[in-house]
Amino acid sequence: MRLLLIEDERELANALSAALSKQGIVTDHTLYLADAFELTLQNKYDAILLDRRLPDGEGLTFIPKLRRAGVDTPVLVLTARNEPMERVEGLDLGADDYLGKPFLVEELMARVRALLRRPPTLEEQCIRVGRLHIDPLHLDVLSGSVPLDLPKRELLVLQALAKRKGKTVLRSTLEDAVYNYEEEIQSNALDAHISRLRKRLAEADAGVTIHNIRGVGYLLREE
Amino acid sequence: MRLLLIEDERELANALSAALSKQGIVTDHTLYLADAFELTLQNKYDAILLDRRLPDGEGLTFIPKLRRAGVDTPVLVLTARNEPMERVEGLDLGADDYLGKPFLVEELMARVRALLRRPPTLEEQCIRVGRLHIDPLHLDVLSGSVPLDLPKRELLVLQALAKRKGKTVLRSTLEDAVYNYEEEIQSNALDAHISRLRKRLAEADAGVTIHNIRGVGYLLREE
DNA sequence: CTGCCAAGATTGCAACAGCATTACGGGGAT
DNA sequence: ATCCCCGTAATGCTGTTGCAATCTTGGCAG
Repeated sequence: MRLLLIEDERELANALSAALSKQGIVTDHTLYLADAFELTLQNKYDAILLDRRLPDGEGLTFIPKLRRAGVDTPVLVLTARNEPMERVEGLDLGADDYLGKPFLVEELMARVRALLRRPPTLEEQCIRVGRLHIDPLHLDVLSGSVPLDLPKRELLVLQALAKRKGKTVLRSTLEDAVYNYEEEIQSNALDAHISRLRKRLAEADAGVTIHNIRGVGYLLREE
Repeated sequence: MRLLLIEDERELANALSAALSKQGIVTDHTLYLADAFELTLQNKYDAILLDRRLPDGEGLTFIPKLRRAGVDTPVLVLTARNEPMERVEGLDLGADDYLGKPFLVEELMARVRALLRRPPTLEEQCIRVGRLHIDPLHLDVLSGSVPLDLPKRELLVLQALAKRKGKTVLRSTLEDAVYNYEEEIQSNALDAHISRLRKRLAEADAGVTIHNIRGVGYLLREE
């Protein structure tokens, strides 16, 4: 569980981080909206705790910006500006909850828990070829319902082929998919991977075949 | 938009219904939890507004009953019982929000709108793998019916793995789950945690194994 | 039809990066 | 004062992977 805390009172921030840490929650802390934005793009937070008065602006402006960037992490506004109409303002700008300072850590925790019970739904897309189910985001491959534990390189090859199933993938494209710029290969390493992958797919009865097109590349086909 | 209002003060209920009606919101109203339960089964509400002190009991008891019946409708508790710890109690019983009386109708509306923006589905609060029961929100881990108390970091690792049981979790994802960006690690601390966690899981006969995928990450499997 | 050659397939092997385990000690909590 | 957590580092281990040697296949020309 990981939160982003955007708060300019250092003492409060430290106290909160400590309290949350005891509850098994990892907290990143920043004072600046600009930093916060970068952090949300780099990490995946379960929720965001947001102060309003910040050195580089009104915290509430952060929420629409976040939403426009396609981030739908729950946001809990945490502020001394706690008049009813200020709360309305915050909520209508997209906040999911609004808690006035001072507050009990227990209440904060309970409200965070309430938010976490309704996590943003992300549908994980899954490529299907033959009996294979491939989750490219998470590097998982099932054959039927049996998990295949593929080594990294073979996995990358299979992924690259599956992403364009039925269509030819250039040899050079495959190489790019498996090796980054620093790792150059001076041999038939790719062929070796293809071969080993073929064997594994056959053993696992995956219902797919890797075809070769001379001088061009490879393609993945259902049997 | 259709709400269920469970409230015993008639004047308040009428005033609210009228106000909501002006916003184009249809409101069903009842005083009794028993009636409310029937109504939720017969109709599909967008949200439920719930008082605590009701003629036939404590309103909060209604929420677990609802959830057990498989109803995920957001619940907003609306009550004069507005001490912080009372709010915690309500939220932890499954309420999605908690608003003390007296309140502005505008704020109620804003909070309802906020609820409606969230996903209508609730997440399982308990993850089960092998003989393990993990409640990530309350830091409980049971192996069978024996409580395991794991050190914080090991718990975080286990949580991260269990949340995606059977699927690969990238090493970097695990690191993110355990350390914030200030706590950088310069060693194999994560490996050490994995190793200790494995030992503990084996001793506790947890019925799960932590697998490694070289160069990629780890995953949790039932035995 | 046949022969030749280049591209691909396969596989053993050795090297090494990545992992597992464990002991140690500092530091925080009880 | 004691206990335990946890980061560190040393040690040993192992699976993956790049390489190369060898065999197979396919395409093309004569």
